[in-house]
Amino acid sequence: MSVHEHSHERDELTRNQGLVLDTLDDAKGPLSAYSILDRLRGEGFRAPLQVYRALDKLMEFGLVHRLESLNAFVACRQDECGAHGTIAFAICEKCGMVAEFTNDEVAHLLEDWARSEKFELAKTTIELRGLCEACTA
Amino acid sequence: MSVHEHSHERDELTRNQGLVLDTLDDAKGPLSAYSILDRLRGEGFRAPLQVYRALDKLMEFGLVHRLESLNAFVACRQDECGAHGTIAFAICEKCGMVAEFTNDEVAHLLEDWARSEKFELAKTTIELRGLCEACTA
DNA sequence: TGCCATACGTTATAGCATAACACAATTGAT
DNA sequence: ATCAATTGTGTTATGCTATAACGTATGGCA
Ligand SMILES: [Zn+2]
Ligand SMILES: [Zn+2]
Ligand SMILES: [Zn+2]
Ligand SMILES: [Zn+2]
Repeated sequence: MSVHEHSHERDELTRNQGLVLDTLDDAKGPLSAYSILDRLRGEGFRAPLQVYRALDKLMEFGLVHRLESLNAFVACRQDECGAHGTIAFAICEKCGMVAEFTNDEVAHLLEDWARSEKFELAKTTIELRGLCEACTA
Repeated sequence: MSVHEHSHERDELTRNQGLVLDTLDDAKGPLSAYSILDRLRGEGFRAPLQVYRALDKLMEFGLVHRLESLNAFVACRQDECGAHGTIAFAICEKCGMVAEFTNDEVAHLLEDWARSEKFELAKTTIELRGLCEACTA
């Protein structure tokens, strides 16, 4: 169990949601929906939809994030994640490590751009690809 | 033909690359690889790889960008796109419009973060989802 | 001419995501 | 307690996205 000071506590989740979240919590890096499925076959999972439906809810609750550039998912590793509208990820292309961080200044600059263009901003995706410190050495 | 003050001129491209770029230039919004394929069947395209290989080169030349959150591709609509390492996109979820823009301040803030974490940054993805001005009215 | 690098064509396969239907469990009135 | 509405579930089938692995063709250049 990792830090989840989110609105939804662990025991408000359904069985499937809990299993999927546990799987992501236990994983060192991001997992695809299908690899989550494979890890949960022992628990009775049979079909991708069981995973996708749980993931949809977990993302809605802010407990899980989707990495667009990877078609994969990670458990949220941050407190107060929801307090900042915009989250960013750094993804190591060698070892798969993912760092989640926020930068309010970046968020504000993008919000300013949106305001100036009258673009009604719903969601912001920021993903940095590269090599983590361990992998550059 | 749109503005392409890039290193690779239109006539340095191979036939397949040219056809794919023309298709993206003509499109109003982003296109998936498969919809590009469908539009080029009349030109003799038969297989996804013909499209993906052309797209890979066009992205390498900076003439085309991939929208990660859409699994789709757009022709670059900016001069001097390559001069700024980091490009951002705003994508209207209703009409599909895509605006490409740069913001050096945002780019620098993210580079600063990477430097402070000793993360060797290779590529930055910034995608804003929401509603364009026309679609909010 | 022979070599190398790049592009191309084709078939097959792998990986990601959702539609549609039926059924069960939960909630929250009346 | 009963009913209706909502939410979660299981299952099958399907569609969309991307690449592997093979062979061939072409063009520049020693
Ligand atoms: Zn988070
Ligand atoms: Zn690494
Ligand atoms: Zn561009
Ligand atoms: Zn719009």
